[in-house]
Amino acid sequence: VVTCYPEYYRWNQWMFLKLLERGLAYRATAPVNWCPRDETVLANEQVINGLCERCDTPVVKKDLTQWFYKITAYADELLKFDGLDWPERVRVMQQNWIGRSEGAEIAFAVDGHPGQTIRFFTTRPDTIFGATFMVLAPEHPLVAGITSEAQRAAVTAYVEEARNTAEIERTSAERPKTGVATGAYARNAFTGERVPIWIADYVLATYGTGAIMAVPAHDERDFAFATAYGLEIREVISPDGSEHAPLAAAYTGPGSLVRSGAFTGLSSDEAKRRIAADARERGIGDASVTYRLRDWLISRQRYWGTPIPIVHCDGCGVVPVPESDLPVVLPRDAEFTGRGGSPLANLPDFVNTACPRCGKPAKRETDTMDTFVDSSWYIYRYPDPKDASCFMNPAVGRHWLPVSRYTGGIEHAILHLLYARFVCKVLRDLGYLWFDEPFTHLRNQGTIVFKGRKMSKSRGNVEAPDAYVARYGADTLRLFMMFMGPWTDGADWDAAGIEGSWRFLNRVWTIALQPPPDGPRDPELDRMVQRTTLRVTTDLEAYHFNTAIAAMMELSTALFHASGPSRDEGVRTLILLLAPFAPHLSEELWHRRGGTGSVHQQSWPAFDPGAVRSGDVQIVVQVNGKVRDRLTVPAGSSEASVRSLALASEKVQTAIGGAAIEKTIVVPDRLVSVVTGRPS
RNA sequence: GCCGGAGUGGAGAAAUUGGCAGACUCGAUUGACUCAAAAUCAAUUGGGCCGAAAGGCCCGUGAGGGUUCGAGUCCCUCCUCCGGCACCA
Repeated sequence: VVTCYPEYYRWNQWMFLKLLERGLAYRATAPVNWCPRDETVLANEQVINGLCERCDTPVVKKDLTQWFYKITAYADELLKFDGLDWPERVRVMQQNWIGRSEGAEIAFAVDGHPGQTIRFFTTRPDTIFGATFMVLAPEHPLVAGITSEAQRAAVTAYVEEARNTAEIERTSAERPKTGVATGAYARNAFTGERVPIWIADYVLATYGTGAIMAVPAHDERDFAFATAYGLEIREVISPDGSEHAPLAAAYTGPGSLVRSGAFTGLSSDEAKRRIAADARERGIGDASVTYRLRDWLISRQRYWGTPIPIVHCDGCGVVPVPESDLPVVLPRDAEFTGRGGSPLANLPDFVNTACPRCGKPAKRETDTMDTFVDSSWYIYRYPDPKDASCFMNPAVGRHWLPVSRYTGGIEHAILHLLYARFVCKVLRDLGYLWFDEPFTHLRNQGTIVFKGRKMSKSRGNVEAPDAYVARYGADTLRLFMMFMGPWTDGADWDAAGIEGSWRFLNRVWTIALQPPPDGPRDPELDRMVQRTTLRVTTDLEAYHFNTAIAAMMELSTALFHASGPSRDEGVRTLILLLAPFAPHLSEELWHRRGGTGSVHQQSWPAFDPGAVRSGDVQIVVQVNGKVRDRLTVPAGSSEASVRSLALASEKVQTAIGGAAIEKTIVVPDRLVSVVTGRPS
C-alpha cells in the first residue's frame, strides 16, 4: 500500500541517501539467500528454517551484488534493552539472533604460499594447541588458490555439490560431516606444526571468517569430522589436570591446559586471555567479538517496493540520485512477467536516464527495497503526516514519541522490531530523533490456532466471522474473543462458549432499558460499582481483558437484582466500562438512555480507592496453617481487635485445644494465623 | 543440543504476586415458567468420607523433596507439552 504513495516512499529514498553518506548503506557482492520461486533475494531474517518467508520454497545461496544496510554496526546496542518493558521472549529471540560471541581472531600462515594466511575466529583460543587441522568453507576465497593439483578435481566437485545443495539441507546438524582435503597445509603458529587444510560444508562462509581451526578433542563437530577422516585428536584441556587418551568424545567444558607449551597448567579462562594477548604481541591476531547477525540485505527483485535511488554510469560508477530529484517514482506500467529479475528492468523509460553527475546517458538501479524498510519508520510519520519538509515534525513528535504502547504478533520479533530499532538508532545518530528506542512498551497478542495451524489471513487459514456476526453480532464475537483467555496467550479457536457472551450482552441490554424499580440507595452496590471500575481500569491497562469482562459480568448480575438510584448509576458506569469491549451496543444504549454525544467520547469512570476498600471484609482464621473459622469485620479493623475476635471464636479455641500459643500473625483485612506449640 | 514459556475441575480459565484454590464463562444435572419445547430465571457441579439433616472431616494445582505459621505462587531434582534458535567455530 505504502508503495502507492510517492510522498511516503520518498522518505525511504531520502533515508537511503543519508545512510549512504554515513557508510551505513553499501553495495557488495556476497553469497546471499535466493528464493528460486519468487526469484528474489531475501534478508537472513526472512529465511525461516531454510525456507522463503513468503512461499516456503527452499532457499539457495547465490553470489550477487546487492545493497545492504549495516545493521551490524549497531549489534552491541541492539543487545541492550535498558528501560524497555518488553516480553522476555522477544528480548531473548533478538539476543539469540544477534548472537554475540567473544573470542579471538587469529591467522595461520599457509605453508608454501608466502604471504597467504588463513584468518579464523574462535571462542576457545585456550584450545589452540589442539588445533590439528583447519577447515575452510567451500565458498572461501582462498580455496582455489591453495588447492594442490592432486586434490583439484575432488575439491572442485565438492564445491560444486555444496553450491547446489539447499541451505536447509546443508545446515542440518544431523547430517553426517563430509569434506575434502585441499592438499595444502597451514602452520599452527602455537605448536609450530604443519596441519592439513580441508574444506567442509559444516563451516559456514557467512559466519566469522568462513574458516576455523579444528580442535577435535574439544569440539563435537570437529571430533565427528576427525573421526570420520582419521585426523589427529589431541587433548589439550583437562577437567582434572591429568591426560586422558584416547578420548571417547569431545570434552567441551573448561579445565586446565595440558600439552600446551608455555601455557600448560593455566585455567581455560586465563589461557583465553593470555593466548589472545600473545597473538597480538606476535602480530598474528587479537581478542575479537563476532556476531551471528548479518547486515540487512534490502535489495529485492520485486516490482512492489521503493525504487533504490541510484544511477549506474559507465563513467562515474554508482551515483546517488540527488535529494532534490526525489522521489524516484515507481512506474505504474510494469508487467508481471513471472520470470526472473526486477520487472523495472524491462521498462526503458524508467531504466534509461542521465547521470546526475556527468549528464551522460546512464541506467537506473532496477532493484526495489525490501518492504520492511517501509515499516521500519512509519511511526515517525504519524505525528504529522502533512508536513512536507521532513518525514516528521519534531515539535509534534516530541509530544507523541517514542511509542509508549505497541502491540503485534510474535512473528515480528526479529523482523520488523529489529529493523525498527536499528532505524531508530540511525535516525538518532543523524540528529533527527532524540530517543534510543522506538517502542518503550511492547506486548504480543497470542496466536489463534485453527485446525492445528496458526490462523492467518495471508496464509488463508481462517474462519470467516460472518456467520457469528450474523447470529450474535460483531460485539458478541469481539467480546467472546477477549473473554476466551489471556490476550497474550492466544487459544485454539473454539466458538463453543460464545453463548455466554451473547447472554451477558442481552442481560446488559435488559437492565439498561428497564425503568429502575424504586428503592433506597444501596451502599454495598455502590462499592461494587467502584470496585468494578477499579478492576476494569487496571485490567485494561494490563491487557487482562478476560478478567475485566468477568468483573463486568458480576456487576451485571448484581445490577439485575438491584433497584433504586444505585442501580441506575451503576448501569451508567457499566455502559461506559463496556464501551471499549462492545462499542456498538454501548453506543446504542448510551443514546437510548438519553446520553448526548458519543459514549466513546465520555470521560472514563472515576473511582475512589478509599471507597473500594470500605465496608465489611471477611477474615480467615487459621490455626497451625488450617482454616478453622471466618469472621466478618469492618474493613481497616485494627490488628489487636481482629486478633482478640479471632481468639474468642469457639471453633478456633477448639482447634487450639488448650495448647500454648506461640505466635499469632495478622494480615490486615485478610487473615489471622495462630501458631501453637505441640498439642498438649 | 541450547534458550524461553507453560502444566490448575468435564472444557476455556481465575487467584489482589506468599494469605479461603477453582472467580467468571461453557457444558452437565435438577427445579420454576410452559399443554410442550425454546428462551429466561433459580439451585447444584474437584475427589473421598461421616451424618436423616444442619453441618463436619480428610485429600487435591504434572511428579518427588525443601523453605515457611502458611506454597498454585519461592528453592532443588525430575517428567511432559508449546515456542524460538540450531554444524554459528
